[in-house]
Amino acid sequence: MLGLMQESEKPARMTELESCVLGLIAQLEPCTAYQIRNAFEDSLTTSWRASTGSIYPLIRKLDARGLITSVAVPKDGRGSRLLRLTEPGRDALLTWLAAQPDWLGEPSADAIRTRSHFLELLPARERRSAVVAWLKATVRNIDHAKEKLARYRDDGATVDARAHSGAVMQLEARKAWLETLLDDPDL
Amino acid sequence: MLGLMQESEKPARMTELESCVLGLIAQLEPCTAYQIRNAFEDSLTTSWRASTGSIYPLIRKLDARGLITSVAVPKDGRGSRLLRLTEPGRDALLTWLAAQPDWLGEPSADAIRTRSHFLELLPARERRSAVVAWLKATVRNIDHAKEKLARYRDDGATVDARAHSGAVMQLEARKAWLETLLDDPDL
DNA sequence: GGACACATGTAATACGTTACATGATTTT
DNA sequence: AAAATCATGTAACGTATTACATGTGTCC
Repeated sequence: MLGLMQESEKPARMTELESCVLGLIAQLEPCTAYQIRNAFEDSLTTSWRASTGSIYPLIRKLDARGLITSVAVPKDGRGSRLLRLTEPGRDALLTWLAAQPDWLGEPSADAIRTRSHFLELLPARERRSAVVAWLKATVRNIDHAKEKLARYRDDGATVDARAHSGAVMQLEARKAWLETLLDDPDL
Repeated sequence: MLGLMQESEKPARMTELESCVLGLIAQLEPCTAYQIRNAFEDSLTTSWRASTGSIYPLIRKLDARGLITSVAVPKDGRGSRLLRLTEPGRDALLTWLAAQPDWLGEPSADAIRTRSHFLELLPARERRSAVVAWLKATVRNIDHAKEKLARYRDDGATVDARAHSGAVMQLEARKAWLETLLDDPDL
């Protein structure tokens, strides 16, 4: 513990979104903020995205912290800037990837599971139809996710295919769970 | 469309947290804000909670909107207030429960799945150990969730048991998914 | 009387969303 | 020449987090 650590190595705490953006820059560099923004649109989870009002300030902050570089494209009148990771940026990214915060393995919040806590508050005859609606919405998303997954596999996009298969499995687990709810005659 | 709708029926948009608090009040009424706050501690998902800085202002807002009543307990020097749902509050809750927003069936964001997008950025020999660590964290949470589930079943807490079994199934899907990643010799 | 649970609240800070705003470049 | 896409940005607003602050009631 005898001070090899210098002032400048202070590890700024990173949010999930910041780290994720850093990761996308690592994969796409050199790239624009606009490309990063679009990369989020591919996500199956619309709540997990980067709106203009968050992405541009966030990228300026990463730049100010020295985690990325941002270089204006010479003859582009739109003010396009090419982003690249710096070494400290790469370090921060690897640190985040390897870290094991306490909460990492927790179940993730699920809007349908949240609602299931309150099923009893619905009139008895509406409960089953609510669960059926949740089931339908889940199946719709399974179909959609599987289509995307097949496309990724055709394109040889192994990494995206890996993550998407995780999403499909999560959805299939929700489907199976909702089916067990319907099996209960007390519902 | 010929105006049965009056000004006063304007349905204020409800956030997930507000609706969830309304649901908890419906189940626990009459209860204090403190009890609502504690009810969140039972959640397996620590990111889904209500801190003091959010719960008290939020409850005042529900009161101001007429969705709940809040009555001071006569001889309590702590300023305890008993909360109850009003009729408009119950309506808002049922509307929320029955609604089917577009995003409802989507996969939920998962911190481990997010990280999996960036596995390739780790040095080759560290990738498997990262996945193994994620697997261990997930198994730990499965054990924890199953214990809680068993306790709920013993207590006859059917509703909580239902939701918790959903969380267990989600975690088991993640475990199975991570195992398929390890099966891939290219990783 | 001490420890612990009960009970509510505020302030500083940061973060994210939506809507608005602007203009350049590329494609049809 | 129009339309679509590329590209960046700001302002108002709302919401959540953390840390701090305060005091009561109950049980041993």
